[in-house]
Formats: sequence, structure tokens, C-alpha cells
Amino acid sequence: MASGIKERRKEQHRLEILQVAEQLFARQGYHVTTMEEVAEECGWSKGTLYLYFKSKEDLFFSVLFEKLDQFSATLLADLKTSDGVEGKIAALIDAQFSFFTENKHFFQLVITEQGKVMHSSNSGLREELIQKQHSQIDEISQALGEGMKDDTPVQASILAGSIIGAVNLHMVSWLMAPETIDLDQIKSQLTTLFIYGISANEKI
Amino acid sequence: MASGIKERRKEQHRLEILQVAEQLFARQGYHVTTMEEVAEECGWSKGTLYLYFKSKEDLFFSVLFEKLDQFSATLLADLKTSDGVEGKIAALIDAQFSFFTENKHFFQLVITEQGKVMHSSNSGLREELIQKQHSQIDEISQALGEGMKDDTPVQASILAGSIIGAVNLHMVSWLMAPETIDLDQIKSQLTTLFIYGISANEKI
DNA sequence: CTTTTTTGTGACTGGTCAGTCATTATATTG
DNA sequence: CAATATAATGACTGACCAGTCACAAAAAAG
Repeated sequence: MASGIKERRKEQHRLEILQVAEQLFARQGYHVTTMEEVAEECGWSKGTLYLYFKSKEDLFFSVLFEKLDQFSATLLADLKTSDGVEGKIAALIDAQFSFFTENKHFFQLVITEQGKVMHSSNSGLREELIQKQHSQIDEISQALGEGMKDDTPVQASILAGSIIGAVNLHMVSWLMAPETIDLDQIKSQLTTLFIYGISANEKI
Repeated sequence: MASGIKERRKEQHRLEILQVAEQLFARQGYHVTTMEEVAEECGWSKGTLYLYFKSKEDLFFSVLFEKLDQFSATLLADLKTSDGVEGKIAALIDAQFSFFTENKHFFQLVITEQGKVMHSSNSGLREELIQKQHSQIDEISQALGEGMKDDTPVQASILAGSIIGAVNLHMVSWLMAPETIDLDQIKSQLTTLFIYGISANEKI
């Protein structure tokens, strides 16, 4: 039974295509990137892509699914091994910054192709992605909430969303004009901002 | 000289096209929306659009420029008439929520077509928009900073960016699944979060 | 070495659409 | 009421590209 080898090779090819597609989509945008181009960059011909992905949209969402899983796994692991709200907030911001700088292409893709997701013609894929994002932010909120007081006026989900949103916006700025942005400074100030923000209930 | 009337009528037409385009772009996305469609919705024919805008991209950026000016004017006015950091933070969040709910289409456009901006083929327009956004966030930071202590560890620009980013992310969620989101709750908790966050320096 | 199966190819099709331009309609002017 | 200028039209062009499919190469099996 050589099928094990064959399957592994197929999986290998799939991953290579995903990687190439991620970069091209992020660099050029979804609509500008052609299947021809992705194929060429991989060293295959266009038709071959359709042996691995049944449409361009399928390829696009596969890229997103793959990395999103990696992303939330990283965040959750770091969140769970930190203590207290302060520690968890710092860990969340830290993990986001690390993952971001190591996966610039993916973040750029998420940021620039939000529109593609919202206007996807395949509502099944869109639904699936939204579902995934929802459950991931739920998990993150949950992990964050474990360090929080029950009577905190700011809910874990809102805190998590705010942190992610704030980090995102600064990263968009950084992507657009890297030379004007000091990521380290932003990271440390965001940590301060949110750690004190969450201690609101103790100050009332 | 009847040219005054003529010019006013021309400006009127321009505004109508901008309004229609904003809605269509926001509802369907840039690439899916055709010039034909915009024209038809206005009651004109395609060629006519090109008397007012020299390309589809020009039309798109004009929509953005127009509303962005309105947006920052609103924010600044509200910021300037509020006192203290707390008051200004609350005003900023308030103004964003108001403008957002009154201009859902525009926000959706900004959120979904960030990719279009970043990958614009006309780098002049792109540059112009980024410039505008930069100077607007500078003005907002400035207005916000007027209520802040000099030794605040969180800089006004980072605070402003964080607030805008946090609000944005929650609004994306709301746009995607309105029924699961309680905007009022989010608004009040964001206000708490950031007001206490900024008082960090007093608590060290 | 031959047959069968798997994998890969790329020319082709059908459809889309931005932008143009020769033509027609409408308004302005003398 | 011409004559001239301005506004509006929409058929047409050229370019693009996702997805298909008949065929070919390579690999596996016998």
C-alpha cells in the first residue's frame, strides 16, 4: 500500500499551493491575482490547481481557514499559561504581535480582503468562516475571563474584541507606512492601556 | 451669466452619483458593482458618468474623500466642545457611534474595501487618502491630547488609534451579525474601559 | 513490456466589463 | 428661428480570466 506516500505528497502539494496563494492574495489582492499566476508560481499549470481546490474562492477560504486555526491556537496556548488578568492581557497582546510579525502576509490578507469575505458568492464558506471567528473569539474571551472578577463592568468578550481591534488598527498603519510606526512602543503602551482599563471596577 | 445655475446643477448631479455609488459599493463591493449599474440607478447612461468622474477608481475614491471629511469634522467638533480627557474620550466614542449608525453604508464601504485602497492601481489617489487619514488622526490625537497630562504613559495618538480600532472591530461584528450584538452595552463598556485605561499614570 | 490508473496540461469557451466615441438630443445664444 | 455649444447616449472594442476538457505524460500494476 503505497497510498500513504501518495497522500502525503498530495498534502504537500496542497500546502505549497496554499502558501503561494497566501502571498499572492496578500500582495496583490484577491481579484487581481489569477489562478494562472498562482499555478505558475507553484511550477504547475492552471488545470492542476483544480485537482486540489474546486474553485478560486475555495482556495481563498482554505488559506484563511488554515492560518486562522494556527492563529487562535497560538493565542490560546499563551493565554492559558499566563496568570491573572494582567498576565493574560499582556500575553494576548504579546502573542498577537509575535504572530503578526511572523505572518505579515496573512494579516495583510485578512485586513485587505475583509470585503471579499463579506461579499462572498458562496454563502456556505462565508458562514463557515464567520462561525470559526466567532467560536475563536469566544474561546479567547473565555480564557481571558478566567482571570477576571465576576463583577467586572467590562465583559471579557468586549475586552478581547477591543484588544484585537486596537492591535489591528495599529498594524494597518504599520503595513501602510512602516517607517512612521514604532511597534515596540505601541505594544508596551497598549499593554498599559488595557491593563489599567480592566482594573476599572477596583477604582469606582 | 447663467453659468452659476449650470455649475450648481452639475454639482448636484455629482453628489447624486456619489450617493448612489456609496450605497452600491457598500452593499455589493467594488469589483461586483459596475458603472452600468451605478448609471442605471441614477437614471443616466454609462457614458454620462464619465463626464463627472474620469474612471471607476476616481469615483470610488471621491466617495471616500467626501465622507471622510464629514466624519472627521463631526469628531473634531464634538471633541473640542468637551472637557477633560474623560469627557473627550466619551465624546469621541459617542461621536463615532452616532456617525456610524447614521452612515452604515459608508462604514461598511471603508471596512470591506480596505483592500481596494491598499492595492489601488492609481498610487496618487491611494497616497492622497492615506495622507488624509493621517492628518485626520493627527487632528483627533491633538484634540484628545489637549485634555491629557504631559506625562501620560499612553500617547494621545495611540489612544485615539486604539479607540477607533476597538470601535471598528465591534462594528464589523455588528455588521456581520447584528442580532448578536448589543451596541449600547458595547458603547458604555468601551467608554469605561478607555477612561480607566488612560488614568494609568495616576495609579502607578 | 503492456495495460491501467493517476496526474498533469494548456488551448479554448463563455461571460464580464471599463472605457470610448460617433451620433443624437437638448439647451443656449445672437 | 437658425447656429452653436453642451449634455447625454449606448453599441462597440479590447482585454481579461475562471473554469473545462480532450489529450498526454508519468507512474503503478500486472
